[in-house]
Amino acid sequence: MQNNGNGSSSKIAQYKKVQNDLRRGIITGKYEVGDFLPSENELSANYGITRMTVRNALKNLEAEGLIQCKKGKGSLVKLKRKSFELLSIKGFTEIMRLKEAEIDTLFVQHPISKAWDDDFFWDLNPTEKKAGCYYMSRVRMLDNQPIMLENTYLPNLSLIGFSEATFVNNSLFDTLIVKYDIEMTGVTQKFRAISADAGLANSLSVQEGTPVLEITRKLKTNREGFFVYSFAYCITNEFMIEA
Amino acid sequence: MQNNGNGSSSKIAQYKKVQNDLRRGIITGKYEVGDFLPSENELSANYGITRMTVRNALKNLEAEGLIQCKKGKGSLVKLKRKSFELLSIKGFTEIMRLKEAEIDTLFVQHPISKAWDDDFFWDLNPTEKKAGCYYMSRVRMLDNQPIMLENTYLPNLSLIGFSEATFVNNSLFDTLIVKYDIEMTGVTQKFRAISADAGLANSLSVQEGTPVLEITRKLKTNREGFFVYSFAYCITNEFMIEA
DNA sequence: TAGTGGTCTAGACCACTGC
DNA sequence: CAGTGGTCTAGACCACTAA
Repeated sequence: MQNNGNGSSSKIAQYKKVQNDLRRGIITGKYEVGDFLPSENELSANYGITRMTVRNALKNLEAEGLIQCKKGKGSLVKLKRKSFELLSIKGFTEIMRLKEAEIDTLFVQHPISKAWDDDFFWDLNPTEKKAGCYYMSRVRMLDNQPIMLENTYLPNLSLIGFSEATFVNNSLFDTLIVKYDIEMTGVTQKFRAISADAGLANSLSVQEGTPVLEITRKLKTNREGFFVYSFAYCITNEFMIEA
Repeated sequence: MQNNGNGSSSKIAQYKKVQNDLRRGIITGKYEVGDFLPSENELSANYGITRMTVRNALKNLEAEGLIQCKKGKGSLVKLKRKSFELLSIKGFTEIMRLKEAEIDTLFVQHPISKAWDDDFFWDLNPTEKKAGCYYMSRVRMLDNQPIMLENTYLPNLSLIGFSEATFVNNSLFDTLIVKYDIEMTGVTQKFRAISADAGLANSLSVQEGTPVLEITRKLKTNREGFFVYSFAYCITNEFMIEA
């Protein structure tokens, strides 16, 4: 065989097969972060294909963020992380930065099932609208000092037992992916600086009129039409929010 | 010549030249959104290179989001900017949203060459530090009302003629990519809500003490070790900032 | 020096689009 | 049908890395 132009036997492109095999290997831990994948020559020999075809697979994996190809060395396994899954609190000084680990989350309102507010900020599709939502309210504390109030809404769609669920790693996102296979894939976020009104001032233990950072987010998921909505209010006197 | 393995004559890869040419053509309007680029066969004939080499350029442009390759048709110009290339101003109402096009940019300080401030917010690498920087200050206006003050710093590295350069499309990012082949590839951004001090209040025509959204950004580029730094201050009474 | 990824050639057959 | 992009081959030389 001197040429098959793909599609001769298996219908699926050969580079795609290599790509899928390697991706599966990375995610399942066959290749760990910091490892190098087999070299292009090895792969082309193993699969009985040209180096160019192997390279097609590798360049795609690099674009996915799973590996980094290094000239003269090899293809390094990286395993990307999505940056928008959390609002990270950054202190102004190194000392404050070290305190990140001590941030604590406190439920003001455990998840409850309810109807959507009539004046809900985001436009809802009919399916979401009809389903109603789960609502929860949490405060992030640092040294017993509240620094962020976050109100979260999820459509009540196939979230069986959500309100009773124990949070995995004390994290909404970890819970959604582990218990419901719902993964965040993108975000639209809007920012404002506002003055704390009486209610907000009380929740965050600051004076009325203090400038507060408002972050309004709509998170896209791997489930079509399923979005997570979040409204966060942050005191940024001593911290910045990385988003 | 049956093979040159690149680098024989010009030192810059041929696919890179094609890629830069096409990108420049798209951004400057030679190829408009909705147009098709010349076919792979045309390009390979015009440049005197293989179709595989042309394809390398096209796949990269597709990854950049500038084109979409369609089997049986051609390479469609899309010109989708990276979302972090601009801080988008969103009105609270549909009417305000329509006004987006009327946003105007006004230079408070045209690009000047200077040394970095001693207390510059971000850590600078030695190369940046030694090179000094270009600094500029711009105000975004809507209906003659200032809504955002943005101070931008770029390291003075291989930016020949930058301060005299006319901005392409009145855009810093378009200028960098068209004139210097510098493309933004990522961003780290931090947010705060602060009170307007006297200077800021004056620049933005608001009362002292008004809540102002501060956005501090470090933009990564395709040039190793070359970052663009931006400090933006936004009035968010009537608008939100999407970032 | 041997091995790796980066670039490139000069062909080929395929699936898809539009006339 | 001709033209397009998608996939693939079997080579090649290069720059870089590490022993």
